Amino acid sequence: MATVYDVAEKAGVSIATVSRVFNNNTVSQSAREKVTAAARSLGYTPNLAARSLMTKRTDTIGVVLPDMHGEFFSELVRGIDAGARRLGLHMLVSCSHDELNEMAAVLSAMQGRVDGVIIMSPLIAIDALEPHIPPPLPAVIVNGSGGRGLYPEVHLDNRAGARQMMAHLLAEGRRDICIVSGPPDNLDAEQRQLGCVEAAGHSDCRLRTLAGAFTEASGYAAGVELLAHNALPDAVFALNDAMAIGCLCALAERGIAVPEQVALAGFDDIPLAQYLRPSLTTVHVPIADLGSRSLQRLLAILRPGAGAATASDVLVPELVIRDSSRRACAPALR
Amino acid sequence: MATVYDVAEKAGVSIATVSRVFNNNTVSQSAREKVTAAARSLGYTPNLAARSLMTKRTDTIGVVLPDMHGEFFSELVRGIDAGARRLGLHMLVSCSHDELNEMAAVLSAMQGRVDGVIIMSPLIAIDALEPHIPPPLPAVIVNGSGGRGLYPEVHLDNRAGARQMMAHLLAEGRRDICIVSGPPDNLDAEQRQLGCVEAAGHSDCRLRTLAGAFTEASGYAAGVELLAHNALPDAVFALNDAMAIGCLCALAERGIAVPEQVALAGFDDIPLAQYLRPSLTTVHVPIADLGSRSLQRLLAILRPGAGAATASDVLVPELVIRDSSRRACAPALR
DNA sequence: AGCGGTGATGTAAGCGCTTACAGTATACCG
DNA sequence: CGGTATACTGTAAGCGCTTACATCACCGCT
Repeated sequence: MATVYDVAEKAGVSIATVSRVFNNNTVSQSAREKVTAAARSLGYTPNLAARSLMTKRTDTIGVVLPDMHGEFFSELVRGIDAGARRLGLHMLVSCSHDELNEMAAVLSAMQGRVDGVIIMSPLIAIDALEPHIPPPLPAVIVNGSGGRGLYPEVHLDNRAGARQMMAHLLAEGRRDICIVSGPPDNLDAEQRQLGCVEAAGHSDCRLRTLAGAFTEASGYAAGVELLAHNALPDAVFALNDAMAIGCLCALAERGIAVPEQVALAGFDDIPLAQYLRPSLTTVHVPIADLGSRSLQRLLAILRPGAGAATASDVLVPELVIRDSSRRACAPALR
Repeated sequence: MATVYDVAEKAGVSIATVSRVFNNNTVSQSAREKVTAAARSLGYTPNLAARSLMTKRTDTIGVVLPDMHGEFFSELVRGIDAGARRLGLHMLVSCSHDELNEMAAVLSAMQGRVDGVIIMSPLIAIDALEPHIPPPLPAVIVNGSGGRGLYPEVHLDNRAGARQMMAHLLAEGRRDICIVSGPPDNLDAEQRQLGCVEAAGHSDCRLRTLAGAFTEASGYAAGVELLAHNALPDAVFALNDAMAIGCLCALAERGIAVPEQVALAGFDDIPLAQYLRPSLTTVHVPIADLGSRSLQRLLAILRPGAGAATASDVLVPELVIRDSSRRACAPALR
């Protein structure tokens, strides 16, 4: 591989000039041309390790995810990637499997490879995590809880979303509502559940809960259980779409009409939701926004001053009413 | 940040010994302990840029994807990540938006940041791409076509999958089959279509094609068109699951019974497929395997000798028969 | 006692780059 | 024409690390 020395020699200038050309510093037009030509003919590319040794920057940001399963994470990464591209940043991605040790390992391995990290960890409480974030590493936390303000956080307002959905179901006259919950200790799940309880508290409805795990299979199981006990509620609110789909499947198999006999609602608004039969009422989560927003926050740390300060760190999801929860309306052909 | 010098001083040894401790070279037990203790107390972490400047390695591999949309890519990345973790490798991810210039930009930017790349590019023909891969960069190509053998390739046998599905539909007695195709120039789409045509050629069935784009919306549109012309086929084979779902939605809205009136089949076997009503017959694509297999190939280049040579680079998908294509059987309760 | 072998350690030379500093050439001023 | 601001350019130091080579202590052997 060619180095600055080779290029400098071929162009008849000093290595400093070569370096300046590649760093957009003041160089005469003629020198710039000579260097560019020499570099091209030698196939020269600056050695990034050497550069980063001098500059202390890597132009790379790390993304630590609990897992890579499902559309949620790909959307999040997409949101981050889109922003990163524009800024000339790269993206180092790792999964921690929601395991504290792995998380710590991933973070320490990222140390020195990235200028900062975006951490998503719905399962591990932040205060358990914080000691494992290498101190010099700028970090932003997405949808975590329990932080002590050491790191900026970006949140999705799960509670508000759940409250909206409950309000909708109640407005439709549903009074016996069954929630299919998320995995234990999962922050999103907890917050959504909390929102439900809050909303129910202000009303005269009956609320029960069935255990779920954010997977289609657990939603299916919940649906089966519902039917086994022969105590069909007015409405089922699965705390994410995957479970809603599983549940819908179980109900359909037993010939239960949705929404006529039971209303069904999900949370997330995955792209498929509108193509189910009946189309699924859900809460739209702006996932990619969550990603780009956290990138913005991180950038505000990395390049102080340069960034337009972010207004808010809480993204509010939006209720999307579709057929699965509508009270006895004509089966619209959309 | 502490350096080898700080650690060496504190431990009362030379920098070489410190370095050796962190590279698992021969060091006396006592020295190792002193160094480890000193490093811990100083919070020392080796500077990776400096290390990589010496070793010419980054312990990072690049992954270039056309886009991040949908479960396909997250699964692929998951497969790669899983393998990479075990080997102590990191993963730099970028999207090219299926655009040749972006692809070239991404690849040249990865130069020096990674030890090798895995490129997935169903839209861009490899021979157009090859000139843009920096020569010193080891690369493996996933599901591309038209390569001249310069780079190892890992393929999914789309044709075989499509043939299997056609054989199944024919065996079920379907004779008027409509294919919903993929986006133009998409390699996977082309191969699947080719498989269909091959299979149909050996039979007496009628085959027609409707344009699709691998999205739910395009599948829905195809379903609508099918009904508009009042010429319902025996079976619809959507070349991916997303379109099958869209199509199912359109059919259901118009009250067409699946599989009684029309059989429906997809391709990919996304996790949801089994939770649709009716559950979707499809072709199972081992996406994560595709990822880990390509990582294996890359590794065979990066660490010659160390790798168990890969048997084959062609992964064969597997037919998964579910309710949406079964001829008049009892509606099983699974 | 002397010798070669062995294993642990230190010394020092870079890896390829950026950048402070100094130097040179040119322009512009009074 | 001296002085000084301006615009480039070159020299050289050093970023933090790995590693070839030299050194040294120590062992068992003849």
